[in-house]
Amino acid sequence: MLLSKSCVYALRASLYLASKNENGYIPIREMSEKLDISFHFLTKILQQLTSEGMLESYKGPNGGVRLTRSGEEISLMEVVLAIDGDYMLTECAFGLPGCGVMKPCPIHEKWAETRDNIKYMLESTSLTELSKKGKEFNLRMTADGGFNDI
Amino acid sequence: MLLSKSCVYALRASLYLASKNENGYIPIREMSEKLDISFHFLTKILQQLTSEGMLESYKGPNGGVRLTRSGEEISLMEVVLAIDGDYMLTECAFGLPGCGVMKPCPIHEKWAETRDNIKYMLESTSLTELSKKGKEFNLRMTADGGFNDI
DNA sequence: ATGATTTAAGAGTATCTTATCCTAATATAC
DNA sequence: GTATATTAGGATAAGATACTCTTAAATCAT
Ligand code: FES
Ligand code: FES
Repeated sequence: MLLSKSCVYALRASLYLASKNENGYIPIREMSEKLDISFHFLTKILQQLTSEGMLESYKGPNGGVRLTRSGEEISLMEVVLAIDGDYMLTECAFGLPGCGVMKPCPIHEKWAETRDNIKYMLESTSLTELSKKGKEFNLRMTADGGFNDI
Repeated sequence: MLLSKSCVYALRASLYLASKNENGYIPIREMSEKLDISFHFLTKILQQLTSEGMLESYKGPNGGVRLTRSGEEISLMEVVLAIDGDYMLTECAFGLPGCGVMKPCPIHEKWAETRDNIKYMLESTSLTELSKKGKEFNLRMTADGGFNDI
């Protein structure tokens, strides 16, 4: 799989936050229920995003998490880097050490091109862009629910 | 990671076989040593390729495995499908069920494009193409060894 | 102050992937 | 036939990823 499951959960949750253009904090419990993701697991993942500075959190009643910047400024890449790291973008497709530094492997040229393509897609897509599209076409965020159910 | 480790081992081994344009069987032990892959693990992986019909095997002295068709006709995609299945090419990037069948998720459009790109790269690259390039430029197949060491 | 709500943090469990080991089964060479 | 080389296949272990549970800390409402 391209992205880890944790990373996908992080993306869906970030998208959820970006779609709420309120300024308040959103409880993780609410997100976990709407997005159908285990509450405790999601909590851990969002803690990572918080410690990376992408989210800020607040405890107690009316607490929760929110984006530190506008969803317009946050790319999917930022979320992926925070959770999965840059592994996908720097490692050799053959698993050999030092891609781009040492002598390339036979698949390097082709892989570098494909990788750039993936990279560009993640970098050029913002949370707001997906959120807008989701709202407009009522795209689904869960196994069966549409965007406007959340 | 895009491809599983098993799949990467399978690709490297297939490439090794394609680079030997002899008609005889190549022992797995030889491959495992040259490519620096655990013998027993590699054996299991190649058994899968054999049962998929991509390789044929022969037991006993002078036994081993060989490609059933010319390396020219075998694409990287074929190896990937045999080991990792079509998961990467059919599943939703958000992990939701029924990508392409049910209502799309917000990232579907972008992901489908990226996925097509990956697919095209794997389909349009043959074992022989990489093998030729590997020989010509002495590209590396192991952590430190060049193609012409194998 | 007390109790309710919510995130933080860490330990514990399950499941999947990767790797190792051992025993068969098959083929060759002598 | 006996010894040797080699793949086939199952059982098990180690490691990583995914998930669960419990307790602590912060904040608010009364
Ligand atoms: S060295 Fe293998 S992909 Fe770059
Ligand atoms: S439905 Fe999510 S990528 Fe196709």
